[in-house]
Amino acid sequence: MRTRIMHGELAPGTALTLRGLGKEFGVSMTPAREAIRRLAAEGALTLSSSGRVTTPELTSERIEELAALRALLEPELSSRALPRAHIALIDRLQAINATIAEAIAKQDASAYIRTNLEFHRTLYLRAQAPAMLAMTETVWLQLGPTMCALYGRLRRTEPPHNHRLIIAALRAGDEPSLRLAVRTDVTQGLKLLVG
Amino acid sequence: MRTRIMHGELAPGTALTLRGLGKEFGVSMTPAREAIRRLAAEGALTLSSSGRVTTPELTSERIEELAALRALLEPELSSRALPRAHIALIDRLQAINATIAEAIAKQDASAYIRTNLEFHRTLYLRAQAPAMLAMTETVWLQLGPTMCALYGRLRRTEPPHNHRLIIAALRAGDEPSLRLAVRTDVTQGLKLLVG
DNA sequence: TGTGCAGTTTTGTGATCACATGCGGAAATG
DNA sequence: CATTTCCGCATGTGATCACAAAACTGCACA
Repeated sequence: MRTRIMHGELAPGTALTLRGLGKEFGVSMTPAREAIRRLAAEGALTLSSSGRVTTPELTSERIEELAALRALLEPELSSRALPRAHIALIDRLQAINATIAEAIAKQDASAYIRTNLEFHRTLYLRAQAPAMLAMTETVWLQLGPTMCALYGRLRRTEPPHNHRLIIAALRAGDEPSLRLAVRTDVTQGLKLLVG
Repeated sequence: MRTRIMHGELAPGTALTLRGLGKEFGVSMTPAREAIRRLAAEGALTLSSSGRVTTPELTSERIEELAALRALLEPELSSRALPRAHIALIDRLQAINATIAEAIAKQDASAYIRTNLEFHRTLYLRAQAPAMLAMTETVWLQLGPTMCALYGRLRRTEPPHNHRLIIAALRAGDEPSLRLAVRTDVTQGLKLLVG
């Protein structure tokens, strides 16, 4: 439902109200509350004392920690996906990559983030590791609002170079390069944010 | 509230009912539902189609995946805790270790699991990495019921040898040994379960 | 003009209710 | 005796309400 909202189209620090969200989606307070609390349980929302709920404003240390988690999880996922990556998957990744280039050309931050995550998710789905993927998506969710805010600020122009490295490593079946490419893609993107 | 219940004193496959849980804890359906859904969001409970909720019965692959997650996250946490591990922490870990030995002697599976996790959590708290720790605890939560069931079956007699290795590595400030010890502690324990 | 206080409004929480759905048992039929 | 069907009940879902607490607004006073 509003996992969409969290995927990067909500500025950090935004205050959410149960009744407001309920009215926005045409439902009552109860389902809205439940959705909110689920997202809060995953760390995608911070509920302040007295239950007030906002999108989190992450500190630099928190961003670095989440980046470390991505750098830990995603190379592992890509490794597990590698033996199962056939040609159709690589083609699909390349198509997504083209869409990413479009989003960059249009300076559409939200579309960029969304498509970028789609690239990673498409690859990791092949890993057949649902728990690990779910955990990674939780990290993405937590980073969502700040990524939105920061990518909106800085004007990226470079095409997804790392993604091409990833595809090349997949083609070659080269696991170490793949892990390295994924790792640098993740850390480099987030280093821009915190720097 | 019933995070306690999940920490290893509920057999996998148990069916939970909202009204039952509400009556058990003296509250109405609404908070019970909310708690249930939060736990389900973390993967600690599976809600079947039509919302029926049970504790999950994990497949072997799922257990291996969760074990891989522990093997990925926990060495990292211990590494981060290492520079901050002063003598008081090590003493505390040793005290917890003694409690673990007691639990083993008494064949108290639930106490064993609880104290074992306390050992790890005490160490990882020093890592100052709340998101990573939260993620690790989510994994523990998902493993809770099956760990309960399987540890109840097999009669462990060996004292926590790996924990002593961990403490020794902490004392020596030896990071590679620490990572290895943590990793073997995690994987060995779970290899017993799935084997 | 800044600060403290009080009233009002907004917001979260928990309870209860009405409804839809799915599961279980019982009975009827082959 | 097995299988199928149907009815009833238990259960989850969403809505609404009453209450409490927190925040905001406006005003008065220093």
